[in-house]
Amino acid sequence: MDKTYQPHAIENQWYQTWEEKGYFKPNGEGDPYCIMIPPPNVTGSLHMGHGFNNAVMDALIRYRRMKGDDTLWQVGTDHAGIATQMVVERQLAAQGVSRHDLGREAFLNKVWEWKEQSGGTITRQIRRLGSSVDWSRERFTMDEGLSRAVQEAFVRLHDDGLIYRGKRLVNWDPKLHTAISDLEVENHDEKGHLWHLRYPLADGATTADGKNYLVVATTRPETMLGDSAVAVHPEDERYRSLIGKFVVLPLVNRLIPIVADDYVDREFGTGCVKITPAHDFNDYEVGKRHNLPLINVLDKNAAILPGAQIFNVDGSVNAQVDSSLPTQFAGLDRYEARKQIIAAFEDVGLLEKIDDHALKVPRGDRSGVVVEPWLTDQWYVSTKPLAEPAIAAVEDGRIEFVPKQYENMYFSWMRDIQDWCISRQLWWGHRIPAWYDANGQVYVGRNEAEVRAKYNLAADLPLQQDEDVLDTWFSSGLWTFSTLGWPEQTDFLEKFHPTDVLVTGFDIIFFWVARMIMLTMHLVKDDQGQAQIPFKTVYVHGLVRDSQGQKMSKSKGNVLDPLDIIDGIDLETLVQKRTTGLMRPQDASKIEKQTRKEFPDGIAAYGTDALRFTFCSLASTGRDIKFDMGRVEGNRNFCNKIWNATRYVLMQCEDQDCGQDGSQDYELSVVDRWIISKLQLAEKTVCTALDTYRLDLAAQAIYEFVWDEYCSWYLELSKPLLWDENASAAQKKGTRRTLIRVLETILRLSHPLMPFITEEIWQKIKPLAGATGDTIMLSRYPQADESRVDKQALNDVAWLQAIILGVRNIRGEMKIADAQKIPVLIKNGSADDQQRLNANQQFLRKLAALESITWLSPEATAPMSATALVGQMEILVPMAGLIDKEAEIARLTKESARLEQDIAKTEGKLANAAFVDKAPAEVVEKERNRVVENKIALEKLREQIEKMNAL
RNA sequence: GGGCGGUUAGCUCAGUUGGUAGAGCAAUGCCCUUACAAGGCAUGGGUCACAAGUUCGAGUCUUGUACCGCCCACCA
Repeated sequence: MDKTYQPHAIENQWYQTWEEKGYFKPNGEGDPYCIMIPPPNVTGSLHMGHGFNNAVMDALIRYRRMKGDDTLWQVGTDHAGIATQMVVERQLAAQGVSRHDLGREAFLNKVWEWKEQSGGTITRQIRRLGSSVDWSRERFTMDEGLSRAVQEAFVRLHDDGLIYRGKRLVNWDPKLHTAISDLEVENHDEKGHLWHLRYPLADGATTADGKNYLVVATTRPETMLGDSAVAVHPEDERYRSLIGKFVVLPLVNRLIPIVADDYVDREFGTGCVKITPAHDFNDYEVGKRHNLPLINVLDKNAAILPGAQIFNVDGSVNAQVDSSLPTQFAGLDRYEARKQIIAAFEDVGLLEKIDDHALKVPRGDRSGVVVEPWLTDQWYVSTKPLAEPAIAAVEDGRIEFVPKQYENMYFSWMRDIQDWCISRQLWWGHRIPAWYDANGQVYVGRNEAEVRAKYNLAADLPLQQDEDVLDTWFSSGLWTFSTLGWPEQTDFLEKFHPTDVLVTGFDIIFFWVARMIMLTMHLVKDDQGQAQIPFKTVYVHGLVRDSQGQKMSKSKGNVLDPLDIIDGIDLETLVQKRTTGLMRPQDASKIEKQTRKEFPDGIAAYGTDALRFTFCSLASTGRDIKFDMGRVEGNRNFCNKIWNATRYVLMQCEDQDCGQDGSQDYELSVVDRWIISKLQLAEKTVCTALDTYRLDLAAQAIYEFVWDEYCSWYLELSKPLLWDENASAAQKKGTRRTLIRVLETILRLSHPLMPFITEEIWQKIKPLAGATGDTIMLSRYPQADESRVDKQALNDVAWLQAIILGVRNIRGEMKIADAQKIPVLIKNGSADDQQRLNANQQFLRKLAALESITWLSPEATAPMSATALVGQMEILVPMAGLIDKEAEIARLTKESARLEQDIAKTEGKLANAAFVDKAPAEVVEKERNRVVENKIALEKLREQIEKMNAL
């Protein structure tokens, strides 16, 4: 074996073997256990969040597989409508071509081409991460089967009255020219202005304070072209008399009414609000209440009336909306129009003032531009009826969130859910299965033929399919069952649905989790016709952030590719990777500087297992992860530790009798029984942690057991046993057997978190450990056996350790090199101590590097020594030539100060009558013993200090 | 404006039902000891954000405050 662990030498080979042999597939035996991968964007590449997500899922699935469950980890990718279309459009734009130049069909061919070309990146990455997904069942949201499921779901929901087409205000993205759902709008605080505009009163009316105009305050002055009213609060004394009167809309010179509506907040601004029903969600509602005009200019059949939409698809001012509109603004971009409209107000003396104002600006999450409320026909899912059972499923515990607090987030959103706009004016996606006749009558069905039959349409009636596609999340929402073959009643659907756990970040609870629950419960029924849930548990993990706690994003230039941590990357390549393809190329120099500072030597190659173990150990619930490269390095070292422990074990066991034949002629020493006991405890901790989704605790328990107990203590303790010429063959065999079998168990215990190194080593040692089977992947997961916990051995070794630590402390403080063997005297020991000493001398000699151990009778006089205490027993290291008097006094003084402090504290507690009265007897007893023991120890230390001083 | 989470060693984080605070990294000192210098041994370092309360006893439970972060919401 190499002297250090070389992950690259083994990872690819093992993954290939596993995959070829079909180990990832369900084997048809045991209880079904299923996890659905959150499908990544087929044309994207995996980031750290995916790496984390995959590490968690693979740990869970490998754990359950080894426990004997019939596991299915369903893999696949998402077509990611907007994101993918944007990428391809950007590529075309670089060649000066727009999608409209190509036309729909040619454009879609381009996207498919890109999908084919790019799709391998993701799947290659998933393989490199070691994820044990069933590749034979890989799906894509736009493949034939899933498209059929989408169609089926749409038609059924429509026929059930849960999908409808409606004309209403939607969030319009003027850059992407499509509607988006509420969730795709991000509201950010931005600095803006509040413009105070004067609207002259008509018919000579005046305000209470004698002005002949009203002042409206607005953050969006350019929308005034579409104003159809001014609203005041019904009980606002300042304006009460004006309700029902009119103002003249400046620049447009149209009369608009003053209406009363308690939507208006009297305290804010001037208490007068301009109402633009076609361009603001609130105003839309006000407009409906007051029958204010509101007409969509895109609707060719509609009359052009005041209040119509004043913007075009791209947010420029609509020239044709209304012949009364001043023509000088036509065609201007909305922000240019704003400037000119303000200037025009100023020209006519109607601009009262401009205040600075902080406001929430709604931006499209993909395009980043300010979205425009816009009136169009769109398809909607009626969510209220779907939400009800979906809420109940979480309330009654059929679906459980881990950690629990996310249920509140889910409830609060679901209880106030708005209808979901599912149509998108894109080309890449599932085309909506709806057809129109020349009169705009809509027919929904699985295909044109079905539509004609279903609605009794003449064969020659011209029908036109809806141009729009569905929101990507509509198909994602079917993921748990569409991938299993729905709408067919397949065996897989029968067996694996509902799935067991969904592992995901909190950022997509609304986008994905909530919608999956709603859609699944409506569309999928069990044998009794009851609604099926998509999954029993939702394990919600945090976001992976950079070392500064910043969200990772391409534009910040702080993204890390998990593969670069696995394979390593040099600085120049990393800089190049981070600075190419930026949305804002001007950020490049800043990103370069920052990257060079954070990774002056690039990133070392740490291997998959180190990365995965790090993800797991950072996976505590309910908080984000600040990714720390130091942890990866530490865990790479941990892999190396296991590797080298194996080298040692093999040196001891190879070509030796380790009981691999199952023979019983071996003896277990106290340390053998000790490590076996500790192993049971570790197994229990790890299993409990995995069962409760505490991968961090599982990782910690494994780390501590392997490094601190197995390596630091047991391997060292095994040396005096195996190297003892007087030890019997049975004893040596017992130790070799324990060495190799505990190691083999460690590998199985760690496999879900570190699949590669454990398989590699397991294959090397399995014959010696008497293990069988072709792969560790399918071997049995260790299970704690309480009957193998040997209390006596635990106590004996704790005693040993205390002595060794005492001597080492003297050694360390006195700077005695380990190479120098020292004599030790033992005084004041009990009969038990003496017996233990006799039985365990060899261990003490080796681990404390002792030259001799001498048992002193209580009467014997000892030479001047440095002292360590183990209970009543004194461990003495004679000072002659080794130890400096002052240093020893200092050491003893430090120790006694510590004891004094402890005694004072404990005595204070015991002096409190209330404590003695009310605390449980055993707690009081413990404190009493503590004082007694510490006092004896302190007394000894003081005597020792006195003796030193007398020298 | 509501709701949630966080605040523990220089850094990143654990801390189970209240019983004297732990790990990794970093630091310091000594060691190339025959598994491992990606290592060994030892050491230092924390009024658990602040305040009050409950309790014999609070990092842990209650209330409030501060700061940080997130989610939701119609204040033009």
